[in-house]
Amino acid sequence: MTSRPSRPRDRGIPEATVARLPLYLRALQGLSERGIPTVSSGELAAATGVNSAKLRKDLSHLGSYGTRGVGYDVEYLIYQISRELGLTQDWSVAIIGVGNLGRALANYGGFGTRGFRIAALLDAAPEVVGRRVAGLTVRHIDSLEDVVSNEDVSIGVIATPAKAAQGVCDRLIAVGVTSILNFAPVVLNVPDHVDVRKVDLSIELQILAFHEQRKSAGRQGSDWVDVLDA
Amino acid sequence: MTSRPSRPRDRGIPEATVARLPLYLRALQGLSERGIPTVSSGELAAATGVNSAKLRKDLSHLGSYGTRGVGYDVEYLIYQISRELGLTQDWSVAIIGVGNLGRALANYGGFGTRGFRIAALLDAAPEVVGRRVAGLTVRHIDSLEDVVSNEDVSIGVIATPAKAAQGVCDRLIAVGVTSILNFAPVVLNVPDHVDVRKVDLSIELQILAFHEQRKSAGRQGSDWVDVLDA
DNA sequence: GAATGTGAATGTATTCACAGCT
DNA sequence: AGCTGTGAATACATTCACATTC
Repeated sequence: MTSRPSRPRDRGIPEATVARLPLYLRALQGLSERGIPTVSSGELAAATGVNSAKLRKDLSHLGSYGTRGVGYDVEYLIYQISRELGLTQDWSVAIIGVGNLGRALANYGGFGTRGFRIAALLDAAPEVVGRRVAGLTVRHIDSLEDVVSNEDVSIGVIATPAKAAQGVCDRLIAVGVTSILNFAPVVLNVPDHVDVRKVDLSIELQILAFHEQRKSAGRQGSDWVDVLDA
Repeated sequence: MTSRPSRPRDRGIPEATVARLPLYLRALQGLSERGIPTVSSGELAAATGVNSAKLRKDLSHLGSYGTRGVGYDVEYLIYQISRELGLTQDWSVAIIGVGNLGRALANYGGFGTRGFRIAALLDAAPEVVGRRVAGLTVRHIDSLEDVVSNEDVSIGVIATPAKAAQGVCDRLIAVGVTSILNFAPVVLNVPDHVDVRKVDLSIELQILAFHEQRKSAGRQGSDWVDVLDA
């Protein structure tokens, strides 16, 4: 359908592709720093650990930015991916919860590869509020609504204890935040128009444990379980 | 194939299922604490934000542990999922890199829901080595090989700067570690038998930015890009 | 009646393999 | 000759819908 001739790209990039674009971007930035002008799908695939056909298909969703027989222009591709990811503008981020993790996040210097700026740090604990962390003064959680409006925060990072997370999440959504990165080990309840991504240490460890167990259980590998069940 | 009558489960649980089991487990533990004895797929699905048919299919990969017309026994299911994930044994974890993030990880009290124990903290910086963090004395990275052997470490957590990550990774693998959780923003090169999972703040933010951009660009939504390209 | 477990249908992602451009 | 871009084939994952069991 829609056989319009110069239709450079399709809206609706597959989610799996979106998740890999930042990876390509980082690798390309490395190449750029080393002054390398062009790269083939094979090389970029090797640098990012993906299959080269997959990489080409991913890039083809953005448009036709390669040159057959040559490869991709590094700078041009950096620009195109950055634009697609929305990194040509700056996004303001608020970090809620300034415990160990919140501090670690705030101090994570190369905050993304630019494109993001920490607009505020918020916490509820009196002994933390007012402290300076990563060049910012920690503000009280009660000013969340003000901060989001005034600083035009579009991404909220939740680094609170599990119990506080849903409440913070609700408040963020109520003031119009629609993108949330959640480090608290809870499933957040949000309306459809809100995107939540979660980072969960214990889930990652458990997935690793699953595979580790498989590896160590290589011996007879099938029936000891039946015994337990019997 | 293999129509053996009482074959309780199939080895080879889909990866997508494995990634959700920890979620179910956490929700079940919550129910357990509240003294709730049984749960239906619908209830558990609601608590974890998944579709109930998906949940049932996931659980069916472990075996047939539900009761039609009733639901699942909470305690029994906790046990079965724990066992499947390998949480009935304890796994020793070494954290390499004791900067802000490493400290945050070390202090993350509920380290998983048990099943994991931090066996060692390692760092290269003289000003960190010897310090006590989260009840452990930080050891020098040179003792990595000793620590892994003596403490029987099976999971390595890399929380070093990007430059150091591949080197640390290689050393872990050389002493037999086959499960790695990587927080450094680099693609680690590892042999096939090693599992790596990565947690990458800037990738998560970029994925959110992509969707955020889509949401804010709702107006004409198709052709302004062509103008730029022309 | 209520809820599981699962074939069948659908949707999404990866990989192959090669036509087409430079 | 080399490498992209992409249909076709395959693999994986989700969802539907219902027969089966308690």
